[in-house]
Amino acid sequence: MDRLTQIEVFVKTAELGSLSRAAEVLGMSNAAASRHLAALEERLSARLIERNTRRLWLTEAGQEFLQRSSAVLNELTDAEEAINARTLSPTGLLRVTSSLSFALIYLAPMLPAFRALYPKLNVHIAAANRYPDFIEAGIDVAIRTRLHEPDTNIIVRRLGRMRRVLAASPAYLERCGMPKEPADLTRHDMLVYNLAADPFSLRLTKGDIERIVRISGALDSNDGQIIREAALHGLGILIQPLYIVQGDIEAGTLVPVLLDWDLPMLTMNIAYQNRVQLPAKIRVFTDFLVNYVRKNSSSQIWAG
Amino acid sequence: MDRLTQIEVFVKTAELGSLSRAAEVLGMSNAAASRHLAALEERLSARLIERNTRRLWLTEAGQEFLQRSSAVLNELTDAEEAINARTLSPTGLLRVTSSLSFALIYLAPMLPAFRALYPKLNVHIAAANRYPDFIEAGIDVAIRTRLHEPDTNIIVRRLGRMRRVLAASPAYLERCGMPKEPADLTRHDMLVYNLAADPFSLRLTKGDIERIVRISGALDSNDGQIIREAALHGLGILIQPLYIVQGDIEAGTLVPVLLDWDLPMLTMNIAYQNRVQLPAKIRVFTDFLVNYVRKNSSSQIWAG
DNA sequence: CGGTCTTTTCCACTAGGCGGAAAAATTGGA
DNA sequence: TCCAATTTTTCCGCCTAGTGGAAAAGACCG
Repeated sequence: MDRLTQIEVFVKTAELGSLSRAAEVLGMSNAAASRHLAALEERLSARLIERNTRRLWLTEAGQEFLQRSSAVLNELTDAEEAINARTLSPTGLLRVTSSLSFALIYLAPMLPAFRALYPKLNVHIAAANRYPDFIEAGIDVAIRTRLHEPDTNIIVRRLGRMRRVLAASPAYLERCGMPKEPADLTRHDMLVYNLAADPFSLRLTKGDIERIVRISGALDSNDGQIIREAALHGLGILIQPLYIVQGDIEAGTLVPVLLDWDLPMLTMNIAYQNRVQLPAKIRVFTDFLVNYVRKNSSSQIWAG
Repeated sequence: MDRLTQIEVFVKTAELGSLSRAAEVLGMSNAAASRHLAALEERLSARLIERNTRRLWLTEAGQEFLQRSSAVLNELTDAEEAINARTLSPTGLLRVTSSLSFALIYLAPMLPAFRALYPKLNVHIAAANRYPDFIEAGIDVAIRTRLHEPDTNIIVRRLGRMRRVLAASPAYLERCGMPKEPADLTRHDMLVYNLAADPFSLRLTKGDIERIVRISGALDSNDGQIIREAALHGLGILIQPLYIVQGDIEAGTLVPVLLDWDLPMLTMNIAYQNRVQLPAKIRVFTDFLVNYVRKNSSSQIWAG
């Protein structure tokens, strides 16, 4: 027997002045209602409602318990509804990690619209370059180009594939010449993102032709913005996702090279912990991000 | 499944950091505890505790619900314990009705000691001469000389049998003479308590001799104190329970007559409503009164 | 890599709760 | 005063929900 049901029967009977009507409202038989009330009175060792077949009235103990237990029922209902509402309209804090570049170019511009939809949900973005220990770092969502190592507890969801580009400053190209073939890259200062898979081996294709070039890094870093800054200062030729440098290219401060050759795509993924009930905040954020990227993607930057 | 048990499992698990330990403390199997927690999470559509086989931690929803539901559990426990305590240490108001005489001579002197034992219980005494409608008048206990008419809802408990006495003022006796035989009473002014059974027919006995005398009432009333005041003013001979006039007799302001003749005893009863669980206040009051009368009874006034 | 420990799930069993109906009781109207 | 109507309580047979034990699954440490 559910103790809360016992109290509900008592409260409803006191309100309606009839066990039968309470039973009806609560969707149970008269017999069940009678038993629930009797069980409550036995548990409290007190008669809460004096009653005969014609009328009923609260005892003094019943009046006191009605006041206190009504309050308790209301508070519990509020608490349960509040928790339930969180599932439907998420609140609290969502901790996201991505590269600085992705944060600057995609997350930051996206957040105003996201926050307008979910004003009670705060988003904290940690710029980082490696997958975190989700639990230890308290991270809810990670956005990375690499795949997370196979893990039953982490779900990886593909965001999209991004094109990459080779580019250098005009000053560098004037000083060091424009590379005409992939093989020319071996004689150039290359700016390398060292967290990429096999970062010092470049594979370029043109139609059916494939060239694999081993490069040496005049500079390598785990941060795309550092790579970009180095390129802007004429330190060499960078290879990076187009989305990071498109603004520079449009501004003329970086010049793309070997444009007729294709570089391997970069797959961008969202990763989050596998949970029995995915918190609403993770669900709404990942759905929003996927939609945002889909809507704001040009075929220049994103492919399939 | 008891919903309160579900919450108790959740709260205890959060406190102890282990489902197994919560199960142990709450006296249930690990399987049962696991099911209770899962049922609560399903009911709220929210994960309250993230957990694996090594550790567990509260979600944000879980932290909020822990705070609120702990408070609710505490309040409910307080409420239930308060009601339970009432049964053991009664509080509130007890409504008693008795004759004015009985109230003045027995109840009022008794109350200080009773209240010392039960300081939280207030006693309200209504002087009245007839049995009330218990429910309508909100009366808990009635003390009366007459038997309540047979009623499954009213319990009648005997308090004791009281002696009665005939008495008049010295002035009246000097003026009208001292009655020597029961038959003499027909020529005297009698002061009659008209709520007695067959008040105008007196039955007196001396050993094996019985005399039945029909009297006429110079005055009759439903209040013993009025009868007593009339006697003190020389209006006639009264017949009343000895306890009412013993003080006057000892003071010499009333003189007993026909003392060698016995009058029928008066049975004093306590009546209260029959309830499935007798409220503690009725139980403690009636027990106290019975004991008080037993301890303060002289064989002059009370008999077996 | 295996052992230890915890959580979850499965399974067989049974205790408890159900609704319907009968019993008991109360009140009002004829 | 009696009977009908209505409510509360109790009984009974049925059924399912909840149980504990054990196995399965998983996590972490030595």
